[in-house]
Amino acid sequence: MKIVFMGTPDFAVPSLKALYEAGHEIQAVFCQPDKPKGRGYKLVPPPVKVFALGKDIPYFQPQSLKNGGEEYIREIETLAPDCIVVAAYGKILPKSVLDIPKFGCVNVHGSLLPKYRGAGPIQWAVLNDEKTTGITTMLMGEGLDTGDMLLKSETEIGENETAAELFDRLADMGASLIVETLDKLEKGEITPVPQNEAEASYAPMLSKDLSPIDFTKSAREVHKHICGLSDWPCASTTINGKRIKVYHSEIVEGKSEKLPGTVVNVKDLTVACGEGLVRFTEIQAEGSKRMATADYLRGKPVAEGTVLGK
RNA sequence: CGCGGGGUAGAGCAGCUUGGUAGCUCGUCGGGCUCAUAACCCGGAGGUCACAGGUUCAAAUCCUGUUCCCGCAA
Repeated sequence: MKIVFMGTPDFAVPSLKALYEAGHEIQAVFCQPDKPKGRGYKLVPPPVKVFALGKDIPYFQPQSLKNGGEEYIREIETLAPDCIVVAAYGKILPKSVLDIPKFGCVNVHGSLLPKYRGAGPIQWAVLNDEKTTGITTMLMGEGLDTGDMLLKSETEIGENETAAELFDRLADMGASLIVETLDKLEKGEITPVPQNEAEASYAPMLSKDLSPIDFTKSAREVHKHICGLSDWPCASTTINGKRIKVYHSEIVEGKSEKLPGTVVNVKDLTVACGEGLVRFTEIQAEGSKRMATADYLRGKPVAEGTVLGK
């Protein structure tokens, strides 16, 4: 098939790569403009663009397809793709674009729709302690992730799995599923299924406001909070007033009557929660790199009775 | 040139202000204690102090440049 691919971050790359390697003709790639990121505001090209550059695929980076994007839309009309595949593109497509391809616009979404529509489906599935999640491919409509569903693929969320780890797995699952979806779509073997609006939920993009850990919650909630925010924006707390990020944790058997946030084991940073105990296993101090908690404690031991977050 | 922290033994850190003997916690190797141990005791190996220049009798330490890593902010 002739395909125009729209996507921006790491999540989209495996899908693009899989389509490319499956023999589809990638006519062009659309992604967000390069953005100043990191220290020094260096202009960073999105991962999808990097891939396109490596394969000599033409790429476009419109600010918008709605206002002032008319020339891009004409470009797509000229290419006349059989299908437009969208994976975490980050922009709304106007109806004039949706109507171009004969097989429509197919979106790869990181949840089992209609649950977790929106920009942060993977993280919220972890945050909410879901047992399973998955990938859904769907025909795009004008609403946000509301289109008719094509195929689904389900997977379990590991007890200690972080959003970042799940992200990588789902990106690969999405890659397989989009190839299968296009294959069956072309053969007419898929019947699109409308989403049940009553079961729909929305998963907004995460923000740093969510970072601070609330130790008055249960150990399980704290643990999932840490997993869901790793590795961005990352759960955080403070040790003796200094901020640390927590990348990995695990729930510890037992309980403590101590004030929530109290370190009950200074050898491995086991912390009392509102109910139960949580142990940090990988953290990062300000100005330092990410490391195993045991490594951190060798250089910066924590005193008995220290309360985190104070 | 957005603001800031950092690079010292295999790991994590202190030492730098006020230049002069390379230090701590852990790991590792050997020995001891023990029914036993991730516990405890004794001993050993292991470091061009990121790189390059400069100042000095003498630089991990002071000055300049380079490079890599990280936090904030976007």
